[in-house]
Amino acid sequence: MEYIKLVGELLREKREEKGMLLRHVSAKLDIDTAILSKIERSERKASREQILKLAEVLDLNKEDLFVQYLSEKILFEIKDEELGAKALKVAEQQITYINKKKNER
Amino acid sequence: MEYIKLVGELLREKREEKGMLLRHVSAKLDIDTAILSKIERSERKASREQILKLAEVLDLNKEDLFVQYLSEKILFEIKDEELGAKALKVAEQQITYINKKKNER
DNA sequence: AATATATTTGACAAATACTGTCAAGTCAAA
DNA sequence: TTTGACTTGACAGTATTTGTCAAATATATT
Repeated sequence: MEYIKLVGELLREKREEKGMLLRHVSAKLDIDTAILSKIERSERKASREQILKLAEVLDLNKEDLFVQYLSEKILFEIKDEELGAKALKVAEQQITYINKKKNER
Repeated sequence: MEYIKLVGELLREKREEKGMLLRHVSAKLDIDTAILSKIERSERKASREQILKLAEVLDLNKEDLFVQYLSEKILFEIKDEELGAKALKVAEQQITYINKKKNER
């Protein structure tokens, strides 16, 4: 299993690659640099809107970034749980079932 | 894929099966009947502690109930998201990776 | 039908978590 | 040693959660 970067790491890498400063990017999101700094270091979670805006500003693939963002939210939910992996499997079965039902309609 | 009951449904079924009233069970949890009523109808989420206590009081398999409870929490997190199923798959890959690393230590 | 009991509902309060600002602090480069 | 970029933590405002209570509704029994 390969290592997958945290959203924050992706954001920082891409920002630096583009030679942008925290202040440049945070201005586009209309937030303080402090918050962006924390997001990049995974000290805070971005909001849905912030992630989508960040993808735009930094030319990151919106879908990929958002999927990784959602995944981290899920993992956060179960991070302290012994039974997290089991719960994930069950959730996947159930979402499959739910989506199947959606298609039937 | 078989239909899997909601935690609330399980709780209500088992409570009724045992001939207990909301008041009997809610007393054991030290909460108002109103809250238990809402939990059983999935209008509110139980806390981790409440779920574990409910398993005890109602003689439900603690692990099964808790896994189902966690699963619902996960699904709630992504319920409005187009990309939820994708995110779940990624989360599963990542938790596998994380747990593998844990075992290496 | 009238009463009694069980459950549901929604308004409210208190506690907790979230989101952002600001100013002071650290760190590295010039 | 000054400058600029980033980090840190205290703080305020807001939103969400968690529970209580009393009134409304539903279900049972007489």
